[in-house]
Amino acid sequence: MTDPAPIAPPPALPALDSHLGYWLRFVSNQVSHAFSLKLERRGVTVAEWVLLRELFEQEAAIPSALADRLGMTRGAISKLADRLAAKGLATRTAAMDDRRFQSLALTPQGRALVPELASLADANDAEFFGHLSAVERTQVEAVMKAIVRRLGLRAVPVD
Amino acid sequence: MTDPAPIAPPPALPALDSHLGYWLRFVSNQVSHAFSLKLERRGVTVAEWVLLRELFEQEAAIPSALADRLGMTRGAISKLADRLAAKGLATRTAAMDDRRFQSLALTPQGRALVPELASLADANDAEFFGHLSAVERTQVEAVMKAIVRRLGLRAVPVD
DNA sequence: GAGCAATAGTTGACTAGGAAATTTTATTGG
DNA sequence: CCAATAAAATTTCCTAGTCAACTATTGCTC
Repeated sequence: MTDPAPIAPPPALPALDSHLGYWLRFVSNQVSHAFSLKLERRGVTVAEWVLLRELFEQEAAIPSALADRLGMTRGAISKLADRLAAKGLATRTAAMDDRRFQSLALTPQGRALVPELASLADANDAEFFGHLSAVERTQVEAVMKAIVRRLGLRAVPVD
Repeated sequence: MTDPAPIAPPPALPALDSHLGYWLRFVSNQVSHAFSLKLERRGVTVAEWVLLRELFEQEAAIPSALADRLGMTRGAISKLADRLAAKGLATRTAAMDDRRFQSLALTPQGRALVPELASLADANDAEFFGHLSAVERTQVEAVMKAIVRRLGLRAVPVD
C-alpha cells in the first residue's frame, strides 16, 4: 500500500526543549535581560558592569589581562575602556616602566557606583532564584560548577 | 585610634559567583558558543538555526509571528530571512489573499539541512550535559521550567 | 648597537541585532 | 467611494562586539 496521506508529515526531530541547554539559555537570557534593564536606568551596560566589578576588586588592571579574564578581545576592552572613561567611571594611565602597558582604574565615581550596581545584581538574582529552596539552589549550582570543572572552562561570562 | 593601614581595603562585595545567575550564564554561554562553532562549519549561525528549526516544524510561517515567538524584532527576522534566502535555505512568498503578509518556507535544501543541524545540537547538549545522572538532569530541568512558569516567561531563546 | 621579533593597545571594516521611521497593503468610518 | 487608520515588512541609523591590520614600545640576537 502507498501512503494514504498526500503530504508526508515532517519527520519527527528531537524536541528543542528536550535539551538541557535550551532551558539554561532560556532562563539565562531572561536573567541577563532583566538585569540589563536594571542597569540601563543607571546608564550602564552589562559588559560595563562586569568590567567595573573587576576593577573594583583589582584596584587597577591591565587591559589585555582583562580581555583574557573576561573572554573578550583586546579591541573590545579598548572600546569598553573608552566608554567608561567617557562616563567618568574609569581612567587609563600608561605604566611608567613599560609604556606598552596601560593601567585601568576606577575613578571615585566609578568606585562609588559599583556597590549600587551590585545591589541591583543581588536583587535580580533574588527575583529569579530567590524562591528556590536551599536544596534546589545548591544542587543547580553544584551541577553548573561540576560542568565548568569537568570541561576546564574559564573566563567570566560577559554577554 | 585611626586605621593603621594607609590604604583602606575595598569593602567586600557579594561575590559574583555567589549568584546562581552567574553560573547559569557561564555555562549557557559556553554551551551556546560551542554550538555556534559547530554550526559555523555548516555555514549557519545560531539564530539561523533557530529559525530553520521553527520553519521545519511549521511548514510555512509568517515573519511577524516568528518575531513574536522567537523574541526578536520584525526587523531582525527580515534580515535573517534575507540571509537564509541568500543561502538558498528558505524562500519568501507573498500571501495571495492579503499581500501585506509573507510566507516563509524552507527550500528542499533547507529542509534537508535541519536534521543534520539537529544532530549537532544533540551532540552539543550531550557534550555538556551527557555525563549528568538522570536525577541531576531532571532536577535542573525541573527548576528551570519552574522558573519559566512562575515568571510567565515566553519566547524561544535565540541569542 | 642595529635590526628583528614579540607584545600592548588602537583602529577600521564587518556582522548581528534593536528602535524607529518609512512603505505597502488592507480595512473601516463618514 | 474615499480618507483615515492600522498592520506587515523593510529600511535606516545606532550600538557593541569580532577580526585583522596597524602603531608603538620593548626585548633579544648577532
